[in-house]
Amino acid sequence: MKEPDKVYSPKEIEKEIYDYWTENDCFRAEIDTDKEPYTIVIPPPNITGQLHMGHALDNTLQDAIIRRKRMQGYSTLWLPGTDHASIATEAKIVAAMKKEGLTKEDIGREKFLERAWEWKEKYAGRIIEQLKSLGCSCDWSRLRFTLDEGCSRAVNEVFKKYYDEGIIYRGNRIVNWCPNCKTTISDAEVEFEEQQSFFWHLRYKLSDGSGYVELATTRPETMLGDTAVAVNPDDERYKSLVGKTVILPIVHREIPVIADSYVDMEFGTGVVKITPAHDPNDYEVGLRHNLPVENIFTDDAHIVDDYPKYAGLDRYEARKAIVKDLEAEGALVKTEPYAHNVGCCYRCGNSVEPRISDQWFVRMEPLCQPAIDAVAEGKTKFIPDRFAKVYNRWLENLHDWCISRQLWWGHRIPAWYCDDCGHINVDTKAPERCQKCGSTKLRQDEDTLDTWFSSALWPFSTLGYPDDTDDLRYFYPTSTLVTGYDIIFFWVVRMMFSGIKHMGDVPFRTVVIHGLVRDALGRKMSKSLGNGIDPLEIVEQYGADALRFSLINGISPGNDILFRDERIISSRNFNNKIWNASRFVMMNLPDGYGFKELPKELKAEDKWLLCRLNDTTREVNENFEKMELGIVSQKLYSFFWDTYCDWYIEIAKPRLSDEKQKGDVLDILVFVLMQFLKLIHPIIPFITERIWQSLSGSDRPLMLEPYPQYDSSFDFRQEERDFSMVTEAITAIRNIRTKMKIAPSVKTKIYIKTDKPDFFNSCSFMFSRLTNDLECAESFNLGDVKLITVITDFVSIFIPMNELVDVEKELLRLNAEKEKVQADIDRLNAKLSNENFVTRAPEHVVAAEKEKLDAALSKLSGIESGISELM
RNA sequence: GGGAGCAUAGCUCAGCUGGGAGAGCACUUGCCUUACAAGCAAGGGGUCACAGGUUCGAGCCCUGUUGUUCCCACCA
Repeated sequence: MKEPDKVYSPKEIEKEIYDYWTENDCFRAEIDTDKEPYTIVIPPPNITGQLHMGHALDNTLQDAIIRRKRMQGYSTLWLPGTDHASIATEAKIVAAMKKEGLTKEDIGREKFLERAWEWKEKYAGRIIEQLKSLGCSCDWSRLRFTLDEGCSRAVNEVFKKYYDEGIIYRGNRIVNWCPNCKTTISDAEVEFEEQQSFFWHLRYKLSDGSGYVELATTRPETMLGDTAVAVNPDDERYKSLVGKTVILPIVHREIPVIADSYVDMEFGTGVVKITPAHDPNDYEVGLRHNLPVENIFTDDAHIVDDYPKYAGLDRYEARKAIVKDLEAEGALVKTEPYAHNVGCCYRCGNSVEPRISDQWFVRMEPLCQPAIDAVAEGKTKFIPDRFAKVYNRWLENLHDWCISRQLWWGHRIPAWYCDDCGHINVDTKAPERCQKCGSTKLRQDEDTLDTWFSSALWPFSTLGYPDDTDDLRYFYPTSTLVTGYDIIFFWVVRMMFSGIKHMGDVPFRTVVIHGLVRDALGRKMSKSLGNGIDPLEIVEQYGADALRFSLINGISPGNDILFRDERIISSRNFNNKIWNASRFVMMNLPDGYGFKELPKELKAEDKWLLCRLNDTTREVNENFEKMELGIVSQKLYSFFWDTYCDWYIEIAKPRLSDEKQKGDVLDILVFVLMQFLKLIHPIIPFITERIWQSLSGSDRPLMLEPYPQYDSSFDFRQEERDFSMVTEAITAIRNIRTKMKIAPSVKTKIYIKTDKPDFFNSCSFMFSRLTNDLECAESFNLGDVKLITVITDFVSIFIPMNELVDVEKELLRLNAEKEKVQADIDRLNAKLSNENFVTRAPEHVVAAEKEKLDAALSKLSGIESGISELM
C-alpha cells in the first residue's frame, strides 16, 4: 500500500468510502422483529434549488443520530425524499418561462406540468447527490417525493376522510391573496414587513347635511369598497351619529354609521371606514352588521370594471388617482407619514391582498386539542423543551386552514363538480358518474392543495399509508424528527395532528429542534444579502467531515450558530490530527498485525488512558441520548487531542523502542484508537472509516461495528489519579524550566519528594526529556545545595541549579507562591470552621474541601522549607 | 400588545440536578523534540450585564432593571 500523505486530503477518499458503503448496502433498512426499530424521516428539501447550510446542519445531525443507533444494533431507517414545494417551484418555473416570453396560460396546464416534472427530475437528483456528498446514510431504496404516486394516494385518502367527517369544507371567506402568484396563501405564509407609508385623513359628509365624520386610513383606494363607517359604541363623541348615514366621496354612495367594539376610541379619530371585501377585520365587522361586500379588485389587484374611471389601474396607481380625486372633492383633510406593517407573500414578497373567495378549508378545532394533549402527556417530547411552548401557542390560536391554491403544480383537489346537479363529489379517484344524480358531466376542481398538506402526511405517507404495509407497522411512529425552529408552525404542528388523526399515534417520539446557521456577522444567510455559504464548496475544499464537525462542535440545542472560517479550519485541523496520529500508530505496526486483545498486564499509564477513554465513552453516550451533540464532539476532541495524542503517544514513544514493551503498547494504542474511531464515527464518518480499513484488518465496515459502551472493568480510578500526579509534576517542571529560561536541550538532576517513590520511579521514563538523573524518595537531606523548589498538590520537586539560581529572585517567587497558598488556606479554613457549612453541606463536599485544605497545607510546608533552605 | 432567547476571556461560544469558571480562534514566550508547524511546550487574560433575594454556598434558582435578538399579533 502507498504511504499515506502527511496531510489528510478528503476529496478522493470521501467518494471512495461512500461507494464502499453503497456497494455493501450498509444503509438499507431491514424489518427485523428481533430488533428495535429506529426511524428518522428526512425533512424533505424543496426541489427549488440546492442545499444550503441549514440543510447541511439538519442532515448532519440526523446522520450522526442514525449512525450511532445503527451501530447500537437498532434496525435503523433514515428515509429520504424531496418536497415538490408547490408555490415556490411554480414561481421558479413561471419565472423561467417569463424569460422565454411565455406565461402559464400560453402553454396550458398539461405542458406546464411537463416542464415541472422536468424541473423535478433535474433538481431532486441534484439534491440527492448533495446529501450523499455530506455522507448521509439514507436508505436510498426508499426514496420518496411528496408528489409521487404513493404520497398522492395518501393525500386523496386523507382529503376524503376529512371531507366525509366534515373537517374539510368549502367556504366563501376572506383569505390572503397574493396578486403576483395569483393564489391564496395560508396565514402562516404571510410575513409582515414594516413599510413607510402615509396616513390619509378623510372626511365623509353626513347625509343629513349636519356635518362630517373624519377618519384616517392607510389604504385610501379601498374606499371604493366601503360599505359602512364604524365607531365605538361607548364613544360619547359619536353616539349621536350611530344610525345616521354618510355619503361616500367619489362614488357618492350612502353608507351607514355603525357601532362596533372593534373600534379603538384612542386610535386616530376613533372612526374607521369599513371595507369588508378587503380587510379581515372589516370583514368580521361586516358579518356582524350584515353589511354588503363590495369587491373592487381583480385577481391581480387591479380595479374592477364597475369603477370605469379607475378600471384597470393597479392598486398603487389607483391610490394616487383616488387621493387626487378625494383632494379635489375636498374630502382629504391631511396626509401624514406613517410606518406600518404590511403583510407580504413569503415566496414573492408582494403585498398580500385580503380577498373574499370560494376556497377549501380544514377545520382546526377538532384536530388541535389531541395534538396539544399528546405533547402534554409526553407522547412526543421537544428538545429543548421550551419549543413545546411555541408549538402550543400555534395550536391554541390556529384559524381554519385554507388549503386550496390556485396553482397547477401540486396535488389537484380530489373534488368533482357535477354540471347537472351541482353536487360536489369527493373521492380518492375520479368518479365515473355523479354520486347524487348519476350524471357523467363531472369537472374536477381546478385548484391544487397547499404544499404543506402533503408534507403533513410525510411520516406515514412515505411508509406506505394508506395501505397497511409492513414498513408502516414496523417503523411508525418514527423515533426522531430533526428540524429548525423556524418550521415548527409550518410543519411540525401539522404532522402532529395529521399523524394522530390518521394513524392513531403521534408521528415521532422526539422532536429535536436546532437553530439557524448564520454568517460570521450573525446575519441570516440569504440570497439577497449574498452572504450564503455553499456547503458543497466547503466540502470540496475541506471535506464533508470537516464541515460536519464544524457544524456540530460546541453547538447547543436550539441555538443559532455562526459559521466562521475559524470553525471550519479548526475542524480540518482536528481531522488532520486524527489522520496523523493514526499514521503514527500504523507506521509502528509490524506486517500482518491484527489486534487481538489487550495485554494481561497494564501499566499505570495504560490504565490511566483506558480509564479516561471509558469516562469519555460514558459521557459521549449520555450526551448523545440528550441530543447534546455539541458536548459529544467536545469530549471526543479533548480526549483525543489532549489525552491520546499529547500525553499517551508521547509516553508510548520510548516504550515503542523497547522490544519487550513494544507489543503491549501497540495493542493499547490500536485498541484505544479503534474505540475512538467508533465513538466519533457518527460525526465524521469518512475519515474514520478510511482509517478503520487500514487499521482494523477487519473486512467489516466501521459503520456496522457495535458502538462502545461504558465498561466498569476499565474503571481504574486509583491509577487514573496516581498517574495524574505524574503528569502534573511534569507540567510543573516544564513550567519552571520555561520560567528559568532553561534551554530545552539541557537536562538537569531532579529530586521528587513523594510518599509514593516506587511508583514515581516506575514512571521515570516519563521524565526522559527533562533529566537523566531522577531521584525519588519520601524525604531528602540535600545539605547546602542551591535548589529551585516547585510544589504541586502532591509532590515537592527540587532542581539543583547551583550557578543558575538567583537566590533573591527565587525567594521572591517562592514568597509569592506562599501568599497564594496561604490565601487558599485561609479561605478553606474559614469555610470549614463555618458550622453551617459543615453541618448543612453534603458530606462529600465537606470531605473534598478538607482534602483541599490538607493538600494546601502540605504545599505550604513544602514552600516554607524551600524558603528556609535558601535562607 | 403577547411570548421566547441571549448577555461569561480580545472574538465566537460551552458550562449538567447550585459546591470557587472552560474550549476554539487571537495574543506572549520558547521549540523544525521525525505522526502532525494544519504541529509541540509553557503562559497571560474573566466584578460571569446590573440591583436585590433565597442558600452554609449562586455563572447556575427567584424578583426586578438595562441592553440585545427572534417569534407571534396587526390599530383602521
